[in-house]
Amino acid sequence: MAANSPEGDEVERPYHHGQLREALIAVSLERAEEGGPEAISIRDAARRAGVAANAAYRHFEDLNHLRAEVALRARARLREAMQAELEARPRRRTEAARAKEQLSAVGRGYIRFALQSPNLFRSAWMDCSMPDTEPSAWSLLLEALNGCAAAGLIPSNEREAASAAAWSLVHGFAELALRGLFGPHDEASIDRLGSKVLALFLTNGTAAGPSPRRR
Amino acid sequence: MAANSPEGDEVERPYHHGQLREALIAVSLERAEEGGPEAISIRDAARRAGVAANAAYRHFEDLNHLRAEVALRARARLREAMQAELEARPRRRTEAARAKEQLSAVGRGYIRFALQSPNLFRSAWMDCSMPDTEPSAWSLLLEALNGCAAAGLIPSNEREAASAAAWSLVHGFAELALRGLFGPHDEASIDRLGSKVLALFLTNGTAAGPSPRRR
DNA sequence: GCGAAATGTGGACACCGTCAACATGGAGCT
DNA sequence: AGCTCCATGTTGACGGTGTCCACATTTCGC
Repeated sequence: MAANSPEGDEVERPYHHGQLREALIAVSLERAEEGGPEAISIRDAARRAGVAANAAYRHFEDLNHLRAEVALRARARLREAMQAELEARPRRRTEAARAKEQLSAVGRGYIRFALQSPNLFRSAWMDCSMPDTEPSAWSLLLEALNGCAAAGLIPSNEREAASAAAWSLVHGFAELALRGLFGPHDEASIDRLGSKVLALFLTNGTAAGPSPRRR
Repeated sequence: MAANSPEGDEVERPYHHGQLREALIAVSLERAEEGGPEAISIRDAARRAGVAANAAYRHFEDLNHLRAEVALRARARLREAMQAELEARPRRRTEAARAKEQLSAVGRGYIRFALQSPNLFRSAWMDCSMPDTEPSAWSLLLEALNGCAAAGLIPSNEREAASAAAWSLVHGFAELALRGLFGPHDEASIDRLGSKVLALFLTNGTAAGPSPRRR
């Protein structure tokens, strides 16, 4: 079997396979991207990796462990999308405005990713109960919230609730929009609605409400 | 086959079955309640209904149609839970306070149902793209929002955004809490966090923020 | 160099969704 | 009545899946 090198140079197909685990994950991620989380399959992944189905079991205890790993990668992609939005955000002068802009950018990134890569987004949150090891998508949100807190936009006694709220708002909006529950909107108008929702949260939700005792 | 009744009294198993469709749905709903949406299976449902697997295909085009129907029932249960919370809510004096209390009760009901019946909740929102026929869970939320709008708690030009926000907040919170993403809380403290989040939305989010500035 | 541990293979089993062909009984027409 | 038609239920089969087992091969530690 050594001789056959289909593409240009031989790709170092070593002894056993060498990178099977990563290959299986990568291939499954692609599959999830095309067909959603339920398209992930051990047999299919092994097939595409050019290996017998059961070889996968040397690297994953079972299908759920593969799925969990795929979910991890999907969440990493989510994070990248948010990061990108973060870097493209307009710069503000005051600390408060900057903090708001940061939070808003993070939320935008989250929502846009969900709408533009629905399959990946759904894959990112499939059942899997595997905690992220690297900094996750949420850490960007938490950073932004820290910024808001530092700028005095969030009363310290409501930190936890505010953070849960921001988190919930963004995630819930993404899920519901994805399912088309906000009615038949085109992409642009959903994006606008998302921005409005974020703005509403930012101007009223965290900013100076009637008057929390804080300065 | 008519004569032979193996178990005690004959259970009126008529000619064909008579209620197969409903039986399949009911049985699948139970299954979903125990094992989540992915536990639903045509063969299993048919088996439990005491009928050959393919009989189901006379009533459902395919598995997804069964699932959609189950999702419908799950959402009906959700609605019942919300309704119950609504009826148990404390009565307030002013219209504004009443409206807030109504919205809050609806949100509480939603979140509590998700936490107490996670499998049913997940089943309620599985992929299925089947619109509700009867008044859905959301209609309770919309009613509550109408109440808030009537009480002047929501500026009319932000109606749509406010409603999307309420919706998103509640749904997102339920999903994330279910996944344990708010950290290792016991049930009671999650419930408390949920109430805080709702309160935060109600006091700052919809209530008199400073007049929104158009740019 | 040799044995052990890691890795990949082949076959088998029990499920699953779904299709096609056949059986059965009730509803409705004459 | 008798008859047909159609909705419903049954049997059997096919290809797909996850997963277990026993076996083959390769690499690594000594």
